[in-house]
Amino acid sequence: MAWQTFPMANSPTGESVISRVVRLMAAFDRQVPSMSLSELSQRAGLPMTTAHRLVEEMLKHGLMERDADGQLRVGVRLWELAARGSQALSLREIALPYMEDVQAAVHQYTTLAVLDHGSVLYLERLSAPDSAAKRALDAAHIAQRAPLHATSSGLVLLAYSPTWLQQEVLAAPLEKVTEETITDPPTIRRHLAEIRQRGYAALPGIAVKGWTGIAVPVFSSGNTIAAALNATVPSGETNVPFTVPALLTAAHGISRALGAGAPSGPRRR
Amino acid sequence: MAWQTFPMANSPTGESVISRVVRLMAAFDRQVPSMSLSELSQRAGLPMTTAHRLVEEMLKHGLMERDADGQLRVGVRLWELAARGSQALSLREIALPYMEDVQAAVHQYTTLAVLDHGSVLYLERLSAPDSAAKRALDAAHIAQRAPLHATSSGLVLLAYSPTWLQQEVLAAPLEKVTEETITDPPTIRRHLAEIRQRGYAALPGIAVKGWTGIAVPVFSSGNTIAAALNATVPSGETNVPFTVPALLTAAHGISRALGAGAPSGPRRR
DNA sequence: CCCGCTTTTCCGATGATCGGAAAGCCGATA
DNA sequence: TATCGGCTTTCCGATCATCGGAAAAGCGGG
Repeated sequence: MAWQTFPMANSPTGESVISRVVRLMAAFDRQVPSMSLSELSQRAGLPMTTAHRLVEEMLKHGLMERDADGQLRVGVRLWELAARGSQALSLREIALPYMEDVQAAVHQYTTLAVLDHGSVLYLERLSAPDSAAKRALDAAHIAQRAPLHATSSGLVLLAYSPTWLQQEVLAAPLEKVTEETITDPPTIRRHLAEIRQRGYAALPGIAVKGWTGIAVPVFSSGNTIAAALNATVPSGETNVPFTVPALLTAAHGISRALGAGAPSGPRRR
Repeated sequence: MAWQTFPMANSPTGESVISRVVRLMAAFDRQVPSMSLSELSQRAGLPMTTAHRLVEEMLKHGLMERDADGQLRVGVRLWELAARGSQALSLREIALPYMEDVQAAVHQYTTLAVLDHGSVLYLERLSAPDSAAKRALDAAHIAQRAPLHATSSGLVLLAYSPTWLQQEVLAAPLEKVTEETITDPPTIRRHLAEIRQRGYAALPGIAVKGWTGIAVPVFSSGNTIAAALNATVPSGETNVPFTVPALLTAAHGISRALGAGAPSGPRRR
């Protein structure tokens, strides 16, 4: 999780090129997808000259691009490289049709997320047709992260993770995202047990006030947890019992497609 | 397009770290998503020691990962960085609901592609329920590239591109992907004109024998071409006239969502 | 025309990078 | 158990890419 933040400024020397490049790329996000060189150098904490040289090189390889205004953006080539190799993305590709099935049955936000480096990482999201939800649930964007303890997906992922990981997560300070966010480790443990027993999580308001996250586990070969499939519905309505079977069905389909069920998955490659 | 191939082997010195890193990442693809260090060093054309050092550093930043067997893969963190910033990906996100609409109407492979560095790059693909197509059309995978002249999407992208780009593409040698692939520049020019006039492309067998690609343009603000929306149907059937309006409707919706229509798009950011 | 801003070029010093050599490690084979 | 072969990791001296300050070159806007 070390690279999650921009900890130190530029060390005058003693830092690898790779970490500088990562800092440059991490300077971009959904809010600020393009910027000038000087802004980039500031946000990345690199001297102008260094930023200039590295950016120039990255442009040459398509890792960055200039848009019409000459502003810098992350290049498609980078996405191409990342998407071609990543297993998470092939998971997404397999899951997508099943997600559409869910979407067709329950007309709500549907997301697919994995556990990576101690947080929830959203791989895919299908949006509800109605736009009220659109505003409220803007948190769960694709390629966005969220804390494990404050999302239904996170709790499901945690519930089926090895004990050492659970302990590690619960030992760290837990942020209160909303009023309802559960931050008490023993209570969370109880919830995790309940999730494992029931096979799904349904928790009102822990991530977004007024909305209930419902999530179920997706397993891969070896029956290890691979992802969480989630739908988010307005709290208070009685659609939780309606949504859960839809998610379970889809999740089961995805798990089967991933080769779950076999006692220990076949070695890939 | 220089980075498209692995041209030269390792130059004993005089090559930037960035280009080495790109070579390492480019060594992975859909067929070989994970490999050992020694295999990686070979495929990337780097000395073992150098590969070892760089990989170690990349692992630290999450750009690569080790799977259960200790094999190396591309890390999700890389995808996260790429997806957060890339404009192409936000285009994908906007287009997805419309693609689902198309998918619901015509039950065929539906893809979204952009023109990048002289080739077609597929951003998204929704697969047809039937699995016959699945095998035949495995070419148009997500994050995969295809030549501009040998796909319906490519020809649409080319038709609405500036003339200098068309000339550049047509000047290069054009590969014959199938029997039907058109490789004669004047003929292609005629097709491009026809595409512009009709507003869509429908060409049988140029990419995959027995299948007809149908593609329409998607415009962004400033009415410049942003992407191509495509559906692929079995040749010979009479479903082309059925598919075209569905694609046009969806493409129009996406274009509107992207801010097309205004004479010159508002400056972003 | 001038001013403030961003971008680009220049260049000397320096330490990260390079990669050969060799040691470790591990599983397979005898 | 001993030997072998392949893969991985450590070590280390030479060197060259990298670093970043300084200054020049663009680029609007007033």
